[in-house]
Amino acid sequence: MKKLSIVDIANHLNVSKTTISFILNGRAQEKRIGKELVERVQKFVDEVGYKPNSLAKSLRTGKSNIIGLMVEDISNPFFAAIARLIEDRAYKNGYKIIYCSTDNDTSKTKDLINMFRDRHVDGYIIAPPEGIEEDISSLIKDGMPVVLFDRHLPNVSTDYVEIDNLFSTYNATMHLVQQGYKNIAFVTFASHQTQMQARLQGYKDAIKASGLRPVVQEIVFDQNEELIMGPIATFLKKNKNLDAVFFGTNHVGTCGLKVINNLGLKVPDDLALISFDDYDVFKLFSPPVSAIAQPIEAIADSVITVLLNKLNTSSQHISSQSIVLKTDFNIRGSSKAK
Amino acid sequence: MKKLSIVDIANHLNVSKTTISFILNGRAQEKRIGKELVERVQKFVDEVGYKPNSLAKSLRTGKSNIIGLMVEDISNPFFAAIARLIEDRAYKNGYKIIYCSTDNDTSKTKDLINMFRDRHVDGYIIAPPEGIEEDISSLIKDGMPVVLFDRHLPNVSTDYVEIDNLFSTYNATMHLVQQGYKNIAFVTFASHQTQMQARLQGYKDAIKASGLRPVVQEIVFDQNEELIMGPIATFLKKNKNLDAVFFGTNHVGTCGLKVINNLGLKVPDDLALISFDDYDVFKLFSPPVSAIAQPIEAIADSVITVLLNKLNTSSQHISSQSIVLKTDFNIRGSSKAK
DNA sequence: AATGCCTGTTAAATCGATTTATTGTAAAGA
DNA sequence: TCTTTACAATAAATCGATTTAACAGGCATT
Repeated sequence: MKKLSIVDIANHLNVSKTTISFILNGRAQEKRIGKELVERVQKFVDEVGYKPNSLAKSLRTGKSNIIGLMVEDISNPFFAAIARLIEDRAYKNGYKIIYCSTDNDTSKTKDLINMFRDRHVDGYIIAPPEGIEEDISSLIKDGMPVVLFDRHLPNVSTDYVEIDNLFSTYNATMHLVQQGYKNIAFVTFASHQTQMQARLQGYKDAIKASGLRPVVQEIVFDQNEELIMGPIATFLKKNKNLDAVFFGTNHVGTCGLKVINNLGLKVPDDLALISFDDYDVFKLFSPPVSAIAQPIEAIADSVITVLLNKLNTSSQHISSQSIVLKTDFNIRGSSKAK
Repeated sequence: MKKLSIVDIANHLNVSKTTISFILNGRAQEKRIGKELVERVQKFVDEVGYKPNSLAKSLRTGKSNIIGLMVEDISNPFFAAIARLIEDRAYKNGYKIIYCSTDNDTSKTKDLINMFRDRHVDGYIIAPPEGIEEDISSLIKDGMPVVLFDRHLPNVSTDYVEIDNLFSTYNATMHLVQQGYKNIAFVTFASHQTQMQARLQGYKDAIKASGLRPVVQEIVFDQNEELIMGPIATFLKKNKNLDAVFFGTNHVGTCGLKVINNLGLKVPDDLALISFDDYDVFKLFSPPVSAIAQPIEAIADSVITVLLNKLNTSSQHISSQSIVLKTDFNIRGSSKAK
């Protein structure tokens, strides 16, 4: 029993496929097709469970009902959670998701964009790596709906959804200062991406405002955790005078905790801690680690809302929309007063 | 500048589109098309960067170069990691991935299978929920390559990749017994899935072989963590005589740790712990939690290898293949001798 | 009676590729 | 000279839908 096509239906009912198509697409009234015929077709279609071939449909209409989602790394819990929520929201609105991980690799990302384009995805949700400005611009120029998230591209005017990175780190750093910490380091991945720069700036601003000395350590990202932990360990060993460390991402934070465990440092007596992104590991560490929690649901909701908006309006008028969301600062034992 | 189609190319070069198609699909020699013409076409195609519309291609050929991947929940670190690796391997072999989360929801899964089918995916990788036997069988009957993983369906003969669940829990339980623990509980999600049943059985076998009394607590899964932690807390409070707990999945394990933290229990003095699945949270807990680590890379590799095999051979002969992989038992402080 | 206007339906074009069947030539063989 | 054969390339059918343009019949208008 192979799949039926619209022609099979048409033949079986002795009606033209045009009529079937009109009825199935809810244009029966508009096309004034007889009630009795509509019912007859409807009934038969239900009976045999006919579903139009969406490839053919996409080919003809140019729409695919698919959204392309590009995250940095789907195995990172932050992106996994976001992807999950976006997937849900998308399904509820009749869209499917094709996703992939960019690894922050520009050329891989270019390939992926081409693939999405080739597959006629209706819209793009992207956490963009550096150096991808041109490709994004060209997407937009060709009228494709694009929403960036987690970060944006300063020279490209697109819709994007972000959190208030600068204020988040500023605020959390100030908390450390108020608790009496004086030698506060910021450990993060080396990156020019907007969210990382903003986080760093928030830290620097707070340190400056407090008349302290900034200590920044940038780590080169690597798949291999050892190569992240190594530099962190070296850094901590060299700077014995530190009394607090602020980790700029959940990944650095997790690796940092492992290092601290290995070195046998006491938290917060030897070293106070704060990490960006909240996450089971931080809650369950002893003492639990203070962390900046991103409003994951709100991010996913905003992203989808903005994208659906663009998909549903011809959107010639709206130029671009940026949404900046607040974070929650969860204060825990790791940053208790000195 | 809209996209070029094969007709545009053909017109521009004054050649028929058939010829273009033959050349682009590497059938120039077979079709004895003149060298000089082949070069001319090749050059022009490269120049304008023409890429065939893959929708049209799929419509005609029935192939899509897309693999459908259905995990239980992409935000679960185990599935996220697997998905990530599968994605990588698939890309390297020219396949893209469409993924989605089943939530172990049978009717959602049915919908998703239909959607994949409708999109003409070339192959399926599925962590199947219960009750989906018929749909999987019908996929297979229609000649679709299907590989299950993490669990299998007893009454359906498919290829699948699993770990040795029974031995893993048996072995780890025995470890607890050898360390002198006498009242060992097994806390897990209520489920009839093969992997969960096998894990439970491994525990029971070990307990029986040691002449101890099994204590099993099944938790009903819920998205809301509170509703998982609640029953665990109740259970632990009721069974004060327990000296060790074995958590059947990473999710139960994480929730269990939170409960233990909340109750202020000392590990391993009040309670020894082991969890299925290894994971940062377990490594960083104090004391670090002993855990059964699944060989994630090997699983992903096996899944992809089996699937590619099925995709590349007409595979009339091979009936089905099942791969069972070994786990690693990482012993840590949480299960030190009594 | 010719014209226009509904009404209900459909034939045919289209989307952009692949694949089958066919054509036209030139050289080789009978 | 006439038929084969090999070679090069193409016209047309096909995949399964949507959409445009057309058509036939009935009624009202002028």
